[in-house]
Amino acid sequence: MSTVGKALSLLDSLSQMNNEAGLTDIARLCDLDKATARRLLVELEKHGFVEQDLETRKYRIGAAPVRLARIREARYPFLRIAIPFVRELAEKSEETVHLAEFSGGTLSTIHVEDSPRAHRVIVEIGTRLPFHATASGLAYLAFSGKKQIEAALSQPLEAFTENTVTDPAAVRKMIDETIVRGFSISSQGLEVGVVSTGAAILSPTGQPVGSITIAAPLARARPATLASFGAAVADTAKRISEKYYGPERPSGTKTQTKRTG
Amino acid sequence: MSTVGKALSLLDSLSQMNNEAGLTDIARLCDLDKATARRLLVELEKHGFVEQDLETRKYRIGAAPVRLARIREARYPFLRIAIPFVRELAEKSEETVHLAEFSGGTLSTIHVEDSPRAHRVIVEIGTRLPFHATASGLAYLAFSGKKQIEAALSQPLEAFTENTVTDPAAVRKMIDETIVRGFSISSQGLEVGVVSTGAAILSPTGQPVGSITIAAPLARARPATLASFGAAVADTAKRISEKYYGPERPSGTKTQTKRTG
DNA sequence: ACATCTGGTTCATATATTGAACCGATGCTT
DNA sequence: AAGCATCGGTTCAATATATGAACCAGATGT
Repeated sequence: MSTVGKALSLLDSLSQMNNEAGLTDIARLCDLDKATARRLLVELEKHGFVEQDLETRKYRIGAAPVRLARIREARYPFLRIAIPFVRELAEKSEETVHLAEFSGGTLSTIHVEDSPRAHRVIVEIGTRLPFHATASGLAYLAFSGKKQIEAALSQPLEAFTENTVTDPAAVRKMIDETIVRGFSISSQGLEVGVVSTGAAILSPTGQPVGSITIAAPLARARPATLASFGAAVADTAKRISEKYYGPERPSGTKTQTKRTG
Repeated sequence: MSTVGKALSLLDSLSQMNNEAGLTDIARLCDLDKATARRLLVELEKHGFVEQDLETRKYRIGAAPVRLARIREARYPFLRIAIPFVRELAEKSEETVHLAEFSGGTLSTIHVEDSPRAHRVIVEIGTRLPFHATASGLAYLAFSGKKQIEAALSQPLEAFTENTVTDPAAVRKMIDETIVRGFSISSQGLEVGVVSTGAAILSPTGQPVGSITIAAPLARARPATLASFGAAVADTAKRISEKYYGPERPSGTKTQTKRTG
């Protein structure tokens, strides 16, 4: 793997480590030598992508991504457009709703609106959403090309709970059902006691760019409720797409982007 | 320079190129071979840091930084805390106010609130703010260590306008005045017809982490106005710092970060 | 039809990356 | 308090990786 690949993977790992970690931990998690990890960290630090706390000597994500993100959002305001819809859906459903975006081969949460209820599902920003084990992932795959599905299902499917579907054929069936229904369902695929319904947000070319998902405690997930949630996420996903790619941003209407997953 | 350094510099350059550029332009601007630039871009793309438009073949900043930025903001909500103050100052002053953050050796704009007036200063998000030529930069330097000032003034100081102060001794004097006044003034240092007053946002250790600046058209920049703007930015900067590092986030109170400038 | 741009690729050469062993400091255990 | 196990960080010979001039093929403009 190229050095910059390692550096970017390191950054990615760091972002999933309680956002603060020591050199040894980082090296172990990224499967790098301590010396290598350090050189990469120093380099990333020079450019503001990581920061080191001088007291604890731990490393964390730096401020540089904030700048880049602001620049991107200024031109491709995915969050600005989508967040109001996520909020609306959270209010309407009274459950936690989260928004995910595909980038760098994985789907990750980029925004969460919490359920107003006391008993609710907590989703962390930055969480990776495995394709086979989450409603977000299934919805995403359902609208991806065959190649992408193939790629996602050809690697070993981790079991996160006892309910995680790890048989590729069974996952494929869930994807087919998602296509028919227009939304996906994942029951306790990633977390016990959580049922999610998700829908893909599509670009005008039909490529999925992300997903929106309602995550509810199992206790409240009655079939009729799930069906109404499903219809709501599917509708919301469509409205986000229309607003994001709509006439307000004609320049972006036809852009499509390479796949990297 | 290390390969990852080159990749990150490339990313940085790309962020300042109307956010969309072709391979040849990128290679030229980053002073890299076309082949090298391409390999770096491909690698960055794999991880979602850049995207290539399949129609135009141009490259732009990808979605990965958005994810990282969200993670950082969830823990270090600099923008969330600071933006309301920036907005308030923009309303009060009726001028364009921008917020900058130091990272990766440079100070860059991360948020802008426009003046409500028709004749106003436009500041782009992501703009680099040279230390010697901007109120933001001078304010930042004024509260930096001697080493940092030394480093900033030892390299050639570019003249952006006929008014840019490029004599290190003169800049040093401006810095001293800033310390006495509590805020900085830069008259047409970066852009003709623009006068700015800025103040540094300090961490509890006294280290500057960013700056807040009012940018006004020269026509409205009367001495008395500048003085009141100066007092206002200095006050606002202090309030941002207090809120950001205050009792609400005790864990961050004592953190300090290495300098990389 | 020609010239000159693109974006993208190749492969021998040169250069940057690697990692086991090492250091000094800190903290835990006996 | 002595010993042990960490930690973050460094060194340097061995090695894998990055580099770039020359090269396509296609698009655009003259």
